[in-house]
Amino acid sequence: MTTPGEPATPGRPRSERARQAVLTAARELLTDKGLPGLTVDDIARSAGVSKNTIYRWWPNKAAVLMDAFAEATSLKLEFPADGNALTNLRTQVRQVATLMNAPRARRPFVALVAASQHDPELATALRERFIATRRAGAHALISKAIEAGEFRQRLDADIIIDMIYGALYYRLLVSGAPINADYADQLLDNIEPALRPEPEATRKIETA
Amino acid sequence: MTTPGEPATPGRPRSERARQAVLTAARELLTDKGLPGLTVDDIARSAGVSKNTIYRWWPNKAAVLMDAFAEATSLKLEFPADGNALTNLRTQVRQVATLMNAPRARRPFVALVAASQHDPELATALRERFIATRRAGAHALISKAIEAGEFRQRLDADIIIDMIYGALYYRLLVSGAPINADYADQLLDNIEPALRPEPEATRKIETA
Amino acid sequence: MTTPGEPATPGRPRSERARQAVLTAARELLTDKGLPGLTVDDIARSAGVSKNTIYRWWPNKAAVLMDAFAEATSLKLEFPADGNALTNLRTQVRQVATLMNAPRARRPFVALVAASQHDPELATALRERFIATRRAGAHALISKAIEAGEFRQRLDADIIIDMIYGALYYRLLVSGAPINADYADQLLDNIEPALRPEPEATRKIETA
Amino acid sequence: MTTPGEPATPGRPRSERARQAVLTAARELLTDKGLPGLTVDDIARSAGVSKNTIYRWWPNKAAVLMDAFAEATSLKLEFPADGNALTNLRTQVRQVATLMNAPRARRPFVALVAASQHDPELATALRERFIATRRAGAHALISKAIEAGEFRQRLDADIIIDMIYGALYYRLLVSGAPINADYADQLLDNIEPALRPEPEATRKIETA
DNA sequence: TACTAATCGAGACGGTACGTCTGGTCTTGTC
DNA sequence: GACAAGACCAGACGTACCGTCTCGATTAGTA
Repeated sequence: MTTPGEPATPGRPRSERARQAVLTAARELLTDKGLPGLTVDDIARSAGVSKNTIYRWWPNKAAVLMDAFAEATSLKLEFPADGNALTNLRTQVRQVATLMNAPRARRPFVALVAASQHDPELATALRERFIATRRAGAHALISKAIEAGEFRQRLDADIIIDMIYGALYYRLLVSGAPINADYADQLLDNIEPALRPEPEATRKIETA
Repeated sequence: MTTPGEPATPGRPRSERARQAVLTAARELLTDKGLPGLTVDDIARSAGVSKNTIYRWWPNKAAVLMDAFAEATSLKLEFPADGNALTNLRTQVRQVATLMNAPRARRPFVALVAASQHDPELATALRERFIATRRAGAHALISKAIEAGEFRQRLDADIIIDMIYGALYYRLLVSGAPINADYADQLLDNIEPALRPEPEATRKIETA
Repeated sequence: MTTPGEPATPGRPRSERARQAVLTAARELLTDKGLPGLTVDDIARSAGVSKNTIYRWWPNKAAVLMDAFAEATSLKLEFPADGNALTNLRTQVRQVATLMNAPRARRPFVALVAASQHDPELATALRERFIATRRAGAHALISKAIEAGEFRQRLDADIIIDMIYGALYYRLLVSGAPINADYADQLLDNIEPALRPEPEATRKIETA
Repeated sequence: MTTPGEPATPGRPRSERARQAVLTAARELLTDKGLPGLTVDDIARSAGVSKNTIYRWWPNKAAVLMDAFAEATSLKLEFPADGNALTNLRTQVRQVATLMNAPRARRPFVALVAASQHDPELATALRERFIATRRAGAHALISKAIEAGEFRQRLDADIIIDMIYGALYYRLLVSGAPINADYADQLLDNIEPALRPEPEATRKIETA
C-alpha cells in the first residue's frame, strides 16, 4: 500500500540506494579530481550504477553535482539573533566564510560556479538553492538594523551584501586566498564605520 | 644582419601573421559562442591556420584565449590623479566596471575566470597579467590616501579592494547583474563613510 | 530465453547493421580509391557509423578491410573432381586466376597483401583465411595425382604450387599484367611436361 | 673552373655528402624499422640534413628509398655462361634467391614492392631498374637454350620465368618462407622435366 | 499465481573535440 | 645557388566523453 495522495504508480519504484550511491560517488570524485576529469562514466562505475540510471533522473552532469552538493551542505546555517545587528552580521559572515573554506565544500562549490558560467540552468539553480538563501538572511538582518536605527539610514542593503559576500567570492574564485573567520572579522572591521549611524553632530552639519 | 643582442636563431621565424590571425579568430569566436562550443579546429579554420601551428605555440585552448584577451585589453586604463582620493578611486572603479561590462570583454573574461578554476597555470597568468595590475593601481591610491590623512588610518587597503572589486566580480560571476558606472557609484556611496577619516572629536579622544 | 550454450552476455548486443554497413562501405571505398586515400573517417561517414564503433571492433584500418574482403569472397570456389588430375588442376588455376582479376577483388586483395608487409597480424590472417584454403585445394589434388600415378612420383606438390600460384602473384603484385584463363592455360601448358609421369622406357631404366 | 662540357652552373654545387648521408640513413632506418614508422623527418635528422634538401632532390619518400636500395644492390649479379643451359639457369636463380634473402636487401625490397602497389611511378621505376634486368638475363639464357635445342621447342620463356621468379616473390611477399640456394634447387629440380627437350620416341608418338 | 509496468545493470551506439603525427612546402640566415 | 633549421598548411590518426539506445533481468503492485 502506498501513501494516499500519491497516485499509486505501477512498476518498480526508484531505487533510493542508486540515488544515494550516485550522489556520494559524485561528491567524492568531485572533491578528489575537480569537475574536469570527472566523467559520468566515472560516477556510474564508482557508484555501481548504470549510466542510464543517472540520465533517467538527472538531465546532465552538472545537475548531478548540484544535487550532490545540496546534500553535502543541507545542514542549515543557523544565524542566532541574540545580540546587536553588528554582532549578528559578524556571526553570519563568519559562518559563511567557514563553510566556504571547508574542504568538502570549497572544491565542489567552485566547480559549480565555474560550470554555471556556461550553463544558465545551473546558474539559476545555484542562485536559487544556495546563494539566495544566504543573501536573504543577510538582507533581513541589515534591513531590520537600518529600520531600527542600528545601521545608517542611507545604507543600501544589497550593495553592502554585494561587497561583503563579493569579497568572499573574490577570494574563492579569483585570488584563491584562504577564507576563514579571521578574514570575516577583517571585512567587518573595515566596513563597520560605513554601517554605523552617523553621529548627531556630523549629521547636523551635513544636513545644514 | 640582425640586431645585436638578439641571438639570431636559425630557421624560419615565427609567423606574426599566423599569430595575429589566431588571436583575432579566438577573440571573435569567444565573443560569439563562449568558451565551450569553441573548438580549436574552429579557431584554426577561422584563422586560416593549421591546428599544428596553434599547438606549437600554445599548450591548450585556454592559453590561446588568455593571449587573445591580453591583446584586446592591452589599452592601459589611465587613472588620473587630479582630484582628491575619493574622486580618483571613484574614477578608477567606474572605469573597471565599464570595462568589465563591455561586450567584447565580459564574455571572454568570464570564460577565462571560469576556466582558471581547473587550470592553475591559467589562474596564475590571469592574476598576474590582469588582476594584479588593477589591484596595484587601487592599492597605491588608497595607501597614499591613508598616509595623507585623506582616508581613515586604520583602513586595510587590501580588504577594501577585496570588497569593492569583489562586488564587481560577484555581479560578473554569480548574480549576472549589470556592472556599470552607476553601480560603481553605489558601491562608493555606501562604503565611503568607512573610508573618510574619523571626525576631529572622535580622533582626539582616540589619540589622547 | 536464449539458446543454451550461448552465455547470454548482458548489455546491448552488437549491431549487425553497423557491422554490415562498415564492411560494405570499406569494400566500396577500397575498390574506388585504394588503401591509401581511404580513411577511417571516410568509412565511418559512408557507413553512417561513428568512428568509435569502428575502433571498438577492429584494431585498425587493415583489419576492417580484411573482414570486408572476407565477406566479399566468402563464396567458395568449387573445384569439380570429375576428369583427370591435369584437367582438374587447370580448372582450379583458371578459377583462381579469374577471381584474382575480378575488379572487386583485385584492388582490395593487392592492398591487403601490400599492407600485410608491415603488419604481421594481418599477414597471418591473410594467409590463414585466404591463401591457405586455395593452397590446400591444390595440394590435395596434386598429392592424390602423385599417389595415383597420374603425376610424376618425384614431384614436390608445394614447390609446384609455389610456381603456379607464384606466377599469378607475380603478375598481381609486380608486373601488373592481366591474369585470366588464358594465362592459366599458358602456365599449365608450360609446366605440364614436368607433371606427367615419366615415359615407360625411362621409368624402367630407373626402376631397374 | 668547372669541367668543360658541363654548363658552368653558378652557385653552390650539390653536396655529395648530403646525398650519401640521406641514402645511408634511409637504408639503415628502413632495415631497422620497416617502411611505416620511417618518416622523412627521421631520415633528415639521422642524416644531419635538412628536409628541404631531401625534397629538393627526390620527389617523395619512396623515391629516396628507391635510390637507397639501388645503391645497396648496385653490385651486379654476374651470370657465368660456362656450362650448359640448365646449370647456368640454376646458378642465376640461386644468386637471385640468395640476394633476396640477404638481410639488408629483403626488408627494403619488400617495402618497396609494397609501396609500389599504390604508387605507379615507383612501380615503374622498380620494374625498370631491378626486375627488368633480372628478367632480361634469364630470358636471354632460356631463349638461347631453346634455339640451341637444349630446352623444349614449345617453351615460352616468359611463362617459365614468371613461374620460377614468381615462386621467389611468393615466398618473399606472401608466405614469408626463407629463400635460399636450396629452394632455388628445389624449384629447378621440379620444373626441369618441363625444360628438357622431349625424347625422340615420345615426340613421334605424340605427333603421330 | 500470473500479469504488467517501470526500474536496474550492462554496454553498444552516433556525434564530436581532443591533441599528436606525418607529408610536403616555404622562409629565414649562413656558407 | 645550396644548405640547416625549423615554421607552416593540410589532414588522418586513435582516444575520450557525452547523452541516447537497446538488451535481459528485477521488482514491485494488480488481477
